[in-house]
Amino acid sequence: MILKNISVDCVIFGFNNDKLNVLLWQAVPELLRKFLNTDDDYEQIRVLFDENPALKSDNFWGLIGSHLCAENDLDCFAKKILSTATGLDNIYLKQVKTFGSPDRVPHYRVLTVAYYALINPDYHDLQHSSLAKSLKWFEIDNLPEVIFDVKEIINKALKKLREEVQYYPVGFHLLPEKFTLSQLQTLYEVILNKKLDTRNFRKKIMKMGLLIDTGEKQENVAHRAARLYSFDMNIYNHLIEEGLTFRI
Amino acid sequence: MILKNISVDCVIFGFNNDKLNVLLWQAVPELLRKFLNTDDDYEQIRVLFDENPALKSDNFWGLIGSHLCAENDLDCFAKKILSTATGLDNIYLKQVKTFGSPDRVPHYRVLTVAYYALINPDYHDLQHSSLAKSLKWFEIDNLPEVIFDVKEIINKALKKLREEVQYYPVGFHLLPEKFTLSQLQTLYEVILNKKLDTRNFRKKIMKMGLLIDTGEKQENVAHRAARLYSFDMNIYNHLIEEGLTFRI
DNA sequence: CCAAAAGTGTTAGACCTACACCCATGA
DNA sequence: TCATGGGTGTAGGTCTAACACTTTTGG
Repeated sequence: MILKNISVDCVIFGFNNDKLNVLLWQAVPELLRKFLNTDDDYEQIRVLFDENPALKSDNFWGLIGSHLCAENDLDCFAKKILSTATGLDNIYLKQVKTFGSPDRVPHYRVLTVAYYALINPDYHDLQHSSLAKSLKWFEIDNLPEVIFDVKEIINKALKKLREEVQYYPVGFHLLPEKFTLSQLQTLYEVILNKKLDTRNFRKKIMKMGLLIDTGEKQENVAHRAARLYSFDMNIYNHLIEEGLTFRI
Repeated sequence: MILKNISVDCVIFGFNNDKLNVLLWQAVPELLRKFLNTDDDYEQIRVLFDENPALKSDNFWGLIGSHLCAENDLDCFAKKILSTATGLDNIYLKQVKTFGSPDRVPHYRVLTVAYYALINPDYHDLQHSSLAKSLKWFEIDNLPEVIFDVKEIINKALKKLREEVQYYPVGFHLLPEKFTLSQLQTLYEVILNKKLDTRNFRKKIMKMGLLIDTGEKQENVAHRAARLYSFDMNIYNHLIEEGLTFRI
């Protein structure tokens, strides 16, 4: 059984072409079926779609999400949505907020529990996703027409990301396994929407002690090749435990 | 109509006798009625209580809250709970998180949207509350037996309070209108659960420019009388707008 | 005059910001 | 050899942490 009054939506951020992107889709019941457990669930979803014509528009995009199945844990259901959408497990995922204005969705009352997730779209090819055909990346400051209060939800998630990224080294989730310091700096600049001083940025990052020099370098670049670093998950987990020690 | 799958609970913090306290109650349907809109709502609540014997125990305490009425905005409903419980409007109130394990409440599935609030119990006499007889303050590290996952919710709210208090001058909401710097320091020490250096604390606080010297002093104290300060709401609102400028 | 809390400054070290040039690479 | 981005150090100012004594008040 699905809970008609509760949906779970994921704001999936990606870092692509030096831009911060959000993954959206145009939901149809057949695809939502992949999040659900039973044929009954699917039947309920179809009824909801019939009740709410806004969901059927071709011109509006929405967050990837679904009504919650009664037997699923909230966090696990968000993970399930995410792994179904991206084909990836173990993605950084965090609850943002629950949205609950009475008129945010027409025709029936629904609260949306919003999560945000960070992935690297270059590294993780979404063609493997079973939803691939309905998914699309959009630049954060060039969003399409969206349904309901999706823009508000994205803005809130972005605000939360901006806060988190300053105190927790969260941004690493958006990069490939091996990356250059310039990529990392650009990522921070894009998320925070401001220029950072290269020398100071490097000092701060190196002081954290989170980076492992892989010994490798970029290849085939028309300039001095940059070192490639990877990211020490053990030290990261320690830092997360201890909390706010770090500030960009 | 009430939404059977959604409840809204408030973790109400108070600062009393130099301790951080939480306001709990033992809910009964007749009192919950005050949060609700219609007799039908009340009837539904009574059914839920009958279905769930845990709610009727005399030995367990719970957070002040209720199932959400379908026609009410989520934030407004939390405010309504709070003002009914305390008799006070314009209280600092913030969403913490939504709790959604499937087994957190026996017999039926319910997600709880938790809020936290800060009030000053010396200053605001809860005897005026229409729930007064069922309410009780408990010290944060001396909680009674609580129902369901209330302890987890309180801990999460406390963690959030600890984070917020370091970057936003939120703690002021817990003090009377006029207070001494020692009271403020004790409040921070209690919330953060660590000693602070008096001279450094005073420097930081004064640098914020949030305090107005009322010109008054304590009276009838067996030691040098301390100055009484009040708290400049205008500057506070500016600081909140601009965000993270301040760190204890 | 005693007990109890209020109130106050300085110093050393850490950290932050601002800033400009040489290096390595492929085309 | 040129264009491009990679990579580095320092100085001045600000912020932080650690620390001890005098003042005021009521009993």
